Amino acid sequence: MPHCHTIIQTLHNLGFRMTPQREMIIEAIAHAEGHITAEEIYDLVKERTRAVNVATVYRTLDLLVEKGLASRADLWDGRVVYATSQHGSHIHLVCRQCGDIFNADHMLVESLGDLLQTNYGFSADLQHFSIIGLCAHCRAEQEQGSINKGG
Amino acid sequence: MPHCHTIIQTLHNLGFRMTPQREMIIEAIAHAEGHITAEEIYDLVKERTRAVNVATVYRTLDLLVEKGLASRADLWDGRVVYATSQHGSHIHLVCRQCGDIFNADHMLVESLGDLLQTNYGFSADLQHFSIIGLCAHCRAEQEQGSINKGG
DNA sequence: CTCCTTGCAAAGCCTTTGCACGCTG
DNA sequence: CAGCGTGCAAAGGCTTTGCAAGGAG
Repeated sequence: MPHCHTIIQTLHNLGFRMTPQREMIIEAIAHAEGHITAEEIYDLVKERTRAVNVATVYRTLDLLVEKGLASRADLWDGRVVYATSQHGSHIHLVCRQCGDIFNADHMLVESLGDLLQTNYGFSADLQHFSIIGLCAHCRAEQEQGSINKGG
Repeated sequence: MPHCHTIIQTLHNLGFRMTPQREMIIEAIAHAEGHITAEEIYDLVKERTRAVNVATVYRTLDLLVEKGLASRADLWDGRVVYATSQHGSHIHLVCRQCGDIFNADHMLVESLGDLLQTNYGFSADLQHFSIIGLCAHCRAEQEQGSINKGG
């Protein structure tokens, strides 16, 4: 995946030094399917080397977010996830049952943004935000369960 | 406001004991305009009596949420706010500049819910959730500032 | 009288910070 | 060589927990 190279290059061009730690952290987040926690990144990097520290992960993530190369989203339960900006604007649909995260696409983001702007004059940051609920799968399971109980 | 009595009554009917602490905590959250932090509740109750502890506030809030009498929402910045269920479904619009919280009304909640259900089969819990962005006021200020800078 | 609730303080979780050393450029 | 970036460990904020005493029913 060449995407991480773009990020590394960009940081470099901004005058930041490129260390093995930063490279590996960037690769970890860039390779993630879209959202990943700080701890997951730390674990991924630790698999490759011992020369990394949680503090460095947090510092690098802060840097990426600050430079707009990644974004962070606070899930409803206190979890915080990161994603590279390549993934574009999307909304996290977080299932309260299985904990899975689904992405709602750009169209929805835009229509919601327009609605808020028109009705409330509110300029929403919808890059990465999350809605809690029940995914189709868990919803079906739950109904299945109540049918079994009921009958 | 008789609303708090309903909550107190409901808890009582569920077999929970009614203590002065619980009453005052419930009154505090019920009298809030819609969203209030655990700390704010604690402060409000402390104004009325010394006989209260943060732990009790947290325990009571957990109880209320568990019984569906109140709901909690995690704001984008780690803040957690509570509201009684009387306030109905609404969306918190949180301004990242001034930190203020605005409520978007029911109509918006429903249309968003329908959209997610139709397109993703996702049953969203939209009772109390939050969107970060810039309120009209801060947006105007920001533009004002850039105009002054620019000219 | 029973045992649910409380207060207290300590622990817990995740994240941030200060400092000296090491490495990038 | 200059100074940014790192590891380490301790601190930090908010929330939860264990335990004994107290109060509701």
